[in-house]
Amino acid sequence: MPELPEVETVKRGLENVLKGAKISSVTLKRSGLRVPFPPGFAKSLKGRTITSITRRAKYLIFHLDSPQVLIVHLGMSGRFSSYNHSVPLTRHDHVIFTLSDDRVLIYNDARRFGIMTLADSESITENVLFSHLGPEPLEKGFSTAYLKSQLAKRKGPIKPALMDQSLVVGVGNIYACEALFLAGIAPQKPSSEVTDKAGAIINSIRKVLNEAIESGGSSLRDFYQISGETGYFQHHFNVYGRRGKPCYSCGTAIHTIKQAGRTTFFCPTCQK
DNA sequence: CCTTGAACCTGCGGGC
DNA sequence: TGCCCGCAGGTTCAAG
Repeated sequence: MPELPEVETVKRGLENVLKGAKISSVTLKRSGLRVPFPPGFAKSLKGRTITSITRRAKYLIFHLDSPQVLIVHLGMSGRFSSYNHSVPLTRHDHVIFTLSDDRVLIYNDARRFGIMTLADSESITENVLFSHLGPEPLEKGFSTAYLKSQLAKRKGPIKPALMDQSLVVGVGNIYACEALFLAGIAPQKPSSEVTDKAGAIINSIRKVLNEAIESGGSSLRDFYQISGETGYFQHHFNVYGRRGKPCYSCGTAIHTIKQAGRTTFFCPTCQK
């Protein structure tokens, strides 16, 4: 499910529901997701109050009234749902947070590519999950000068480069395709040959991400939308998922190629 | 150093 | 209807 806009949407939904909430118990239905839960995981969270929720890259960070933070990555299929009281569990419900007012937060993840772990809040930037991450795309550190210099030293094509979380975080397969369409750049183009388009690439990335956040954020109402699903499915894409369909701009059929193991969607006429 | 491919795991849709 | 294959929004690790 999640690239930056979906994670941001989930973050906002969770913050509405969970800010100030006290965790009375955590139930684990298995020993881990992509990696095992750390020792004492449930016990460390029990009795803690959630003071705020932030996002770094595609990670959610739950700040607690303790020296540790809860770090969550949704992987491909992770989702949260909240309820006002306990509910019957369903397939792939792996972690159940019961709050002190009897509300329940459930983490469900069919593919279990997600991560849930604890880290010291003091040293979070040195955490192995975060230490290699590049700048946030919506912040000023993602500048034209920075992107230009990064692209200049790369030999591979531009599209996989945009998905590299050490270059810039939060951009996944969908928004890499969409941003390149908007910028009019062919995904196969070598990174080092599009350095003069760095400004346009940045603007395109920011535009597709911001529009997606707005589309998700505008539908934050009840617990279903905490998963970000509604926002995601409401959103319309120019190229992603549209193989063979006519380009909205020129009518040419959208093509696909495989790059670094992922399907790239693009318009061969509009993107040069 | 940089880049690609496979692996992790389950569900779903298309083709036969 | 049912089975098999390919594919899916991510990350990491091994290997070229």
